Order: sequence, then C-alpha cells, then structure tokens
Amino acid sequence: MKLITRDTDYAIRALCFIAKSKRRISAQELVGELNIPRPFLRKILQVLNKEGVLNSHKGQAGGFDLAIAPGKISLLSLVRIFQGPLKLNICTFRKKICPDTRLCKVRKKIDKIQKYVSSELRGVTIASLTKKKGVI
Amino acid sequence: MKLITRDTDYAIRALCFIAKSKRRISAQELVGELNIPRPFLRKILQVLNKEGVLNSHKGQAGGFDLAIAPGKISLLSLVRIFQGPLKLNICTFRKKICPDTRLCKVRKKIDKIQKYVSSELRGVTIASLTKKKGVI
DNA sequence: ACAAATGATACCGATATGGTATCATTTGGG
DNA sequence: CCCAAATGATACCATATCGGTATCATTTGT
Repeated sequence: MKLITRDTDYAIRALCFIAKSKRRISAQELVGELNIPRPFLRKILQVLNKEGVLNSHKGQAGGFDLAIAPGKISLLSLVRIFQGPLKLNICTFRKKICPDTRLCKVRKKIDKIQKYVSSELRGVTIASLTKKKGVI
Repeated sequence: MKLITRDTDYAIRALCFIAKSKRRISAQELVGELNIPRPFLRKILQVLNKEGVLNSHKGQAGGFDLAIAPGKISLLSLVRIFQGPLKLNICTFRKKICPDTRLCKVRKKIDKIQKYVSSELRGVTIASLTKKKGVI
C-alpha cells in the first residue's frame, strides 16, 4: 500500500527542481535532470498546469515555472491532485453489515489516523523540501 | 487509497463474531450474520486458518474457532495477512534519481507516518473491538 | 451412507497504476 | 516568415490488484 504514488513523487521532484532553479524549465531539461520518462513527465506537468500549480509557456524557449509560492504547495495538495482526496476510511457497507458507522470503532480509529496523515502531509511544502540540508 | 481493504475488513467482522460467540462457528452461520458473500468469506476463513488465527474443523458440525486469544489478534497483523507488510514508503528509485534515500526528506516523513499508523493498528485487537460499548 | 462442513485451486471482470504514442498548436530565433 | 522547439489534447496499452465466483475433492458426525 503506497501513501504516495509514482506520479505524485515525480511531481514533487519536478517542482523542487523548478523551485530551486527560479527560472523557466522545459520538460526536456527536467528529463535530463531527473530521469523521468519524458511522456509521463509531460502528462504530469500538464496536470500541474491545469491545477494552477505551474504556469506553462508554449513555443520555443517555452517551459514551466511556479504559479504559486513554493511554501503554498504542500504534499497534501499534490497527493490530492494525483491520487484524489485523502480518504483512508472508505466504508462501503450497507446498514445490514454495519448498522451505525458513527459507532464503528474501526472507523473511528481510521479517522484518527487520517487526520494525523493529513496534517503531516500538509506540513511539508516544496519550500520546506528545498530548504538546503538533505536532498529531496 | 484504502488503509484497510475489503477482505481485511470482513476478516475483522468475522473474527469479532466468532470471538463474541465463544464457540465453533460455520461459514454458513457467518454469512447469515454478516452478509458477506459466501465464497469470498470461505476464502478469507481459509487464510485465517493457514495463518494460525483460526482453527478449522471439517465435517458435519464443523466450523471455525479462535486459535489464539482475541487480545493477541491486532488489526496490524490482519492487515499484514491480507495486504502484506505495512509499507507506505515504497521507493523504487534508482540512485540516479534519488542519490541517498537516508537523506530524502519525503521518505523520512513517510517513515514517521508509517510508525504512527503501525502503532495505532497494533493497539486495536479483536478483544478491544468486542469489549462492549460501540459496535464493530 | 450421506449430508454438511472445510480444503484446494482456478478463473474472472473492473479499476488503478505507470506508462506510450500521435497529432495539433503556439512561438521565439535565424 | 518559416521552422524547430516547445506545450496541449487525447487515445491507447500492459500489468497488477481488488473483490469476488466456481468446482471439485476431502473429511466427519449422525
């Protein structure tokens, strides 16, 4: 069970590189730097653009730069973009099998875990990841 | 992203019922009680038997009962049985892309989250779930 | 003997993951 | 002003996992 899927991870690495560069970066440049398959990376960058995390620039000398401050880009938001809302407690049971979800102890525990995970992921941003000391 | 998959969840409910009954229970009886598809439940019970959580008894008047104390059956162990070892940090990157995993801040954070999740799931047992107050 | 139970095993449809492949469109530089 | 270099849009695809179903063999209490 993965908390962070491949595309989310690639997005983190790409964003960190773009943030550190402080200039417009093309997909080609990122491929050379990060060893990510080019078509897959391009798809990821397009998503980040649509979601307003990156600005894109077409044409020769085009590329991407951050659309919002790196301190505003959290792991939680990236997980949400590529993996959907963080929900650990998908309870699909009908009443017959689970008469009252509010009383379900398992659910309560998972809700607690989810709150913790959310808050931890919200606390990590592209800014905090690129603040020298350690690598992404 | 589900923390607990369907089979793990069914296993929890089945074990709780068996624990509360304090006697041998057949798959048929569990189906009637828990509204779980019979063939799927049977497969789950067989796994629990192989893993030493349940004892099975063949033949007429056969069925299952707990092989170990309900206080010794934790959610963590059930998750491990049905979903494999709890690893949230599956980092498949080669050195080129991730030069030193020990320095990776994302990995460190996920390791921390994993420790938390493990300890929370280890703390919930079939015994604690069946101790009246609230339903499973 | 027989019915009722489990054991073993193979199969299957839907969905998610991790990509690949094409073609259209924009744009800066020569 | 053309063209190469870049992104946009979109369709496709292989594999694994999830949530089951289906069969047949074996055991055992009555």
